[in-house]
Amino acid sequence: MKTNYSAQRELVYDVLASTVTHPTAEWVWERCRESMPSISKATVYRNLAALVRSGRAIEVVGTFGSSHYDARVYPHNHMVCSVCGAVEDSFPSKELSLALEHEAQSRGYIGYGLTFTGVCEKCRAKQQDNLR
Amino acid sequence: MKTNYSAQRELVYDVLASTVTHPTAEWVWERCRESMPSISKATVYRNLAALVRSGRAIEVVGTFGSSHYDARVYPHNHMVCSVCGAVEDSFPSKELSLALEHEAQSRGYIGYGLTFTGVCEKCRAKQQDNLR
DNA sequence: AATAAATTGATAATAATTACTAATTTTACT
DNA sequence: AGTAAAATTAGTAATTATTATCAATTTATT
Repeated sequence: MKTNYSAQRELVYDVLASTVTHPTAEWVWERCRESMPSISKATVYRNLAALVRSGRAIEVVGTFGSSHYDARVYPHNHMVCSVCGAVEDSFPSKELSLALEHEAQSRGYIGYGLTFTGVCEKCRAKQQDNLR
Repeated sequence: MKTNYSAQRELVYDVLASTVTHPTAEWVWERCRESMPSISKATVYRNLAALVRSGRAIEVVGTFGSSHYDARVYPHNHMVCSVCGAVEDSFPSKELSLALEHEAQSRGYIGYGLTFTGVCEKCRAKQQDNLR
């Protein structure tokens, strides 16, 4: 068999795969510690990097001060809320999908990351509240 | 008059505007020091942030370990070489431009950053060399 | 079971960025 | 021009994110 496995790596993956929040390494570490208090921060960093290398996770492109990860490795985009900084998935229209694919193909690129900025639902609601 | 000016800010802008390399703060600092040896690294960081805030520069979206800046603020994309890490401008086809604009508009987003990965000309040439 | 290879926890080291502060520069207002 | 207020600076300390190191443990390969 050729699977390199460790309980820590699978835990890191499970934590990442079970959230929709595009967390940082720090956040993943906190969650991992709930079920495996002894897990080291370095191990979380190492395994997030390993998951990205092996294609089981991606790093979200953006202008963050720290890396954000995502276990959904099928093609999709992201939206960063300019108010609270939250990262959400953003699923492209067929039209955009095709245009992106075509651009990458025709130029011999390997891949791409597309991140929108906007205001998330939660922050939009709060803005409404403030106007009342 | 309402322009807040400082020689340092203009120098930071000039250095950024006169390169095509999408540099880091560190790189900009080195270049600035050539003509103004006393300029502080903190000042470069502060002014790059100020330029972004005021719309005279943008921060390139990506998965870098440090921020990369660009004084070309009109809509265009980037390509990061997966071999050497160099960042290049990538100008979208009309088709892609429109699809991106439409997606942002129709969803009420504010903006976006699109970064491709690929292999730059220089590294492609080197790969050729290695095959001979 | 024995050995080699990979991974871990703990922590030191490094890199990037921000915070702080007294001094200087710039602006706004006489 | 003169001066007080506001903004900005250089220098450096502090903070944050990430990587490197290494002995100990776990897993894979005979």
